[in-house]
Amino acid sequence: MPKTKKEIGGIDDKKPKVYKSLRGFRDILPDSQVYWDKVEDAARKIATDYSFDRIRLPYLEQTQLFERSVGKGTDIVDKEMFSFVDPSNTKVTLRPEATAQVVRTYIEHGMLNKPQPVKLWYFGPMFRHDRPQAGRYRQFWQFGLEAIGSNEPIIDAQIIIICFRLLKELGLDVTVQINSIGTPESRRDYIMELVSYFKQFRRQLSETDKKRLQKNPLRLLDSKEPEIQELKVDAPQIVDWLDDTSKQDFMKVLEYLDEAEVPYELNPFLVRGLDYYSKTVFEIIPNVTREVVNENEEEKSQNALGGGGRYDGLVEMLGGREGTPAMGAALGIERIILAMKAQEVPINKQREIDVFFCQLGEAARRKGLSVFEQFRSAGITTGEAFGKGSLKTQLEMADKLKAKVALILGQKEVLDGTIIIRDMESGAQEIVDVKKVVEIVQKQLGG
RNA sequence: GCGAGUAUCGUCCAACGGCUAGGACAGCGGUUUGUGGUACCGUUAAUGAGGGUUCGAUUCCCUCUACUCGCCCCA
Repeated sequence: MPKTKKEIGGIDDKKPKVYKSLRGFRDILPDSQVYWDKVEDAARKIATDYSFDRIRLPYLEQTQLFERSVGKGTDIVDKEMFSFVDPSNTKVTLRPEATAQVVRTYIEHGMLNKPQPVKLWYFGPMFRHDRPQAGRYRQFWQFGLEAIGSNEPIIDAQIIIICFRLLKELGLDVTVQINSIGTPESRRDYIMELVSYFKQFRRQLSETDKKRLQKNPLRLLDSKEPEIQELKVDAPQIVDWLDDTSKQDFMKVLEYLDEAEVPYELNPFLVRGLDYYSKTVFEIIPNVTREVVNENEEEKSQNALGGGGRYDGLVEMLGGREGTPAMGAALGIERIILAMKAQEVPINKQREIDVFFCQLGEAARRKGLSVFEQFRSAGITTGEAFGKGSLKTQLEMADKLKAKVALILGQKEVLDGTIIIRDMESGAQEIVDVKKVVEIVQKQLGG
C-alpha cells in the first residue's frame, strides 16, 4: 500500500486553510442591505429632524474610560471587553458602548460652551465579548442619541419619543417600558430596604438570585427565576423611595409622553445594568404575537430593541463640569432588523432598474461604455453585463432585474450609428439614432 | 462563564456501517458566435478539524472548532 503524501511528510497536498469570520462577527451580505439602509436612513432622518447632530467616534479608546463610566463590577467591564495593550504600551479597548465616549468628546472639545443641551447622534459598531445568541453578536451596531447639558424632563421625553417613532416608522409594533431609579442617594436607601426584604426569603431564592442579592440587588427585580416572581409583587418599589425632584420629573416625563401620544407601560421592575444611570430609565421591546402556549412560557424573555435613560452623574465622573446632566438612548440595529423580519414588515427587495444595456462584440462593448455613461449621468439606473458575451444571457439578466427597457447594441448598429430599444414587456423593438436614444428612452419611461 | 441541540456542494435536502456521496435550486457553458419570461443537454461544487472503534465510518465513540437556542448579561 503506497504511503499517502501526508505520511511522507509532503505539504503539497495540503489544502489552503479556509478562513472564517471570527465567532460572533458576521458579514452583512448584499441581500440584507435593504434592511440596513432602511433602518439607517430612517434613523438619520428622524435624528436630524429633531435637531440632533451626527458624530462619528473612534472604535478604540483607553480602557479606563469604560472602567470608570460603565463601571467595574458590571459584566461588560469585567468580562466582555475586547481589551489589549497596543504597541505603545497603552491599555486600549474596542468600545462596548458609545455613551462614555460621547461624554469624553463633550468634555474634550469644550462643548459646554455651546448652547445646551448638546444633542448628538451616532450609528456604528460596538464590541462585546459575550456568548453569541439570537440578536446578540460580538460586533453589533447601535443607533444612539445623547443630549448633554439639560435636566429638563422634556429632554427625557423627547429621546423616548424619537426612539418610539423611529421603530413605529419602520413598521414595528413595540412597547415602551419606563421607570425611574432616582438619584444615587435615594437609590442607596431603597437598595438597603430591598436587600432586607429579600433576605427574609433567602432560603427560597435560587443560587443565581442569591448571588444577585450580594452583588447587584436591583437585578433581582428583573430576575426570570420562577421562585422569585411572587416575592417581587410585595417587594418595596423604587417609586416610593424617590426623592421629590426625581418624582416630579418622572411625572412630567409621563405627561409629555401622554401629550405626544406615545403609549408606555410603567414597569417598577425595570432597572438598567450600567452604573451611570439615574432617574428616568426606559426600554423598548417588540410586541410578540403570543400564541397560546403553556402559562409558564408566557413571560418569555423578550429582547429589548433598545433602551436608555438619564445619566446625570457621568459628565462629572469623567472630569467634566460638576452637575452636568445628560440623557441618552441606544437602539440595537440587528435586533430591529430581526424584529422587522419576525413581524414581517414589508420591504422592497428588488433592485430598482429601468434600463438594461446589452452589447455584442468588441466594438459594441467599447461604444457601450459611453452609451452606458450617458444613461447614468441622465439619472437613469441602467444595468449592464459587459463581461458577458451572449445576447441571450444578457436579456435573461434584464428580465430578472425587471428592466422595463433593454438596449441592444451590436456590430451593425455601431457601424450605422444606431441602437435597438426593446420594450421588455411587449417585446417590440425600435431602431433609433444612438445620439437620441437617451431622450427617447426618457420619454418612454416617463409615459 | 454554564446548559441543550446541530454540523454533507453557494443554498435547501438525501445516502441501513458497504458500490463512483445523490437530487433540487443557484452558478457557469451550450442547443447554427444577434433576442428574455419557458424547455433540453452539459458542467463546476460538499462530508468542519483531529483522533478512535471497524475489513470498511457521512453514519458509532471522544476531543476541538463553529453555528443555533436558552441561562447569565445586555443592544
